[in-house]
Amino acid sequence: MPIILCIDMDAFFASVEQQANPKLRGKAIAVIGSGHRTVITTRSYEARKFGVKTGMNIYEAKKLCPHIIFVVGDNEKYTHTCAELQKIYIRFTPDVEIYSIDEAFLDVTTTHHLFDGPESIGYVIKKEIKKKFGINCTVGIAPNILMAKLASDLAKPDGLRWIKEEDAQSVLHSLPVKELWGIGSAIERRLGDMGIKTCGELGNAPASLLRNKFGIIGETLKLMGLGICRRPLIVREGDPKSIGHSMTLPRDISSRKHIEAQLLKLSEMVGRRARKYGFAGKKVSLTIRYPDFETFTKQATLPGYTNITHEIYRHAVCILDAVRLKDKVRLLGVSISSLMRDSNDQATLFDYKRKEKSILGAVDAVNDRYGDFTVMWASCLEQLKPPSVISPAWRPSGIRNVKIKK
DNA sequence: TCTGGGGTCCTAGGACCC
DNA sequence: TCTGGGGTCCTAGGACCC
Repeated sequence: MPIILCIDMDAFFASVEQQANPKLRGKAIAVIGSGHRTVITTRSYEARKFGVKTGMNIYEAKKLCPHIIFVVGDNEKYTHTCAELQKIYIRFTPDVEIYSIDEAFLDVTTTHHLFDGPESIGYVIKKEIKKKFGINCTVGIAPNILMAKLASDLAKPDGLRWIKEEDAQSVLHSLPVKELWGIGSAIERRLGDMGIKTCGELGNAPASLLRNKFGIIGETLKLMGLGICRRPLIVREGDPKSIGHSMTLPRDISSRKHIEAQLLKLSEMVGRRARKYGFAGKKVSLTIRYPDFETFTKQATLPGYTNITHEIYRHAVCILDAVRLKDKVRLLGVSISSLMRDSNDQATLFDYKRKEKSILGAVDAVNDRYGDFTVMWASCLEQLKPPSVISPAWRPSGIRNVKIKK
């Protein structure tokens, strides 16, 4: 029987900030992005007592908790800490999945006996993280990642819980289905319509009924209700499927010139990241959000692969041309997908010219050294710089380490 | 005084081809 | 008189995650 540990930092960004600035310790704080249209990314446990939630806008949070302190997130701090955490994990097993910036899975099936058992590993890791970074984490232990994650969710904060196989049924019996990793509000609602509210009921539901309602995931849902999960750890990160950036604008805009300038900026962010990690895409997508939050995405397939800023931009504008905007624009997004590796020996496959590539290389080098948008096209110069992006989806390294310097 | 940004996976319908 | 069937590619949108 496998033994999986789920290590989940408690209020990670907020804890890191409280550690970096002693004045914030013990206080209700929330980590946010920059700009007035930002939302709460993480809030300290002190702030949670007042009902402050992730995703809330700052005005709502302030209303619930008038003394809350907002801290603009600093992704460099978090990615650095995350990379350091990884060094601790691999001392106990080589099979580590860094699932997100604040969460990891460790498969200690074959190594736990070297360290006095899985619980002992959990306690050592907790102690070590507390000592080195001053932050708390919660450890879940179970035979698979679904249950390990559940164990850590149930033990939060600063806890450790081991759900053994024989205990799974009693834990799941009256647990709401929404608690399971992978069941969101839509599936919760649909299950509720069928009279299924708890994991116990889900596990007992006929597979045929679930298959009928949910198609291929029906069987998986039943297994989840039984605490069974066959997803293996993903130890080596695969190639990305898409690369994108989006931005809620400081103000809703309608002028074509402004929209295009933003699209150029986003295309540059996308192209630059793609070039940095050696990918090119065959599809370009444009996302638009109106002030009423209606959001849609349109995509176009290109004749060839590209990671050239101006080609991405040109296709984004092309898609825009086909849209009749019904209102001002609140958010714009550009992404590329259907990616392939852009290695030098494949260069002939790409429909761009060597000269253009070398110019972009020079621009990238300057921006890498002096910060994003040091060198930028004239039409962008009058525009605001993008807000500092803050997202728990970052990785400590690799393409998903989205670092946008201010 | 309003609601971020980074992703992945799945489904459904239409076009097109043989 | 009554409209194949399988496969691929493409687009849009929904659901979920941190």
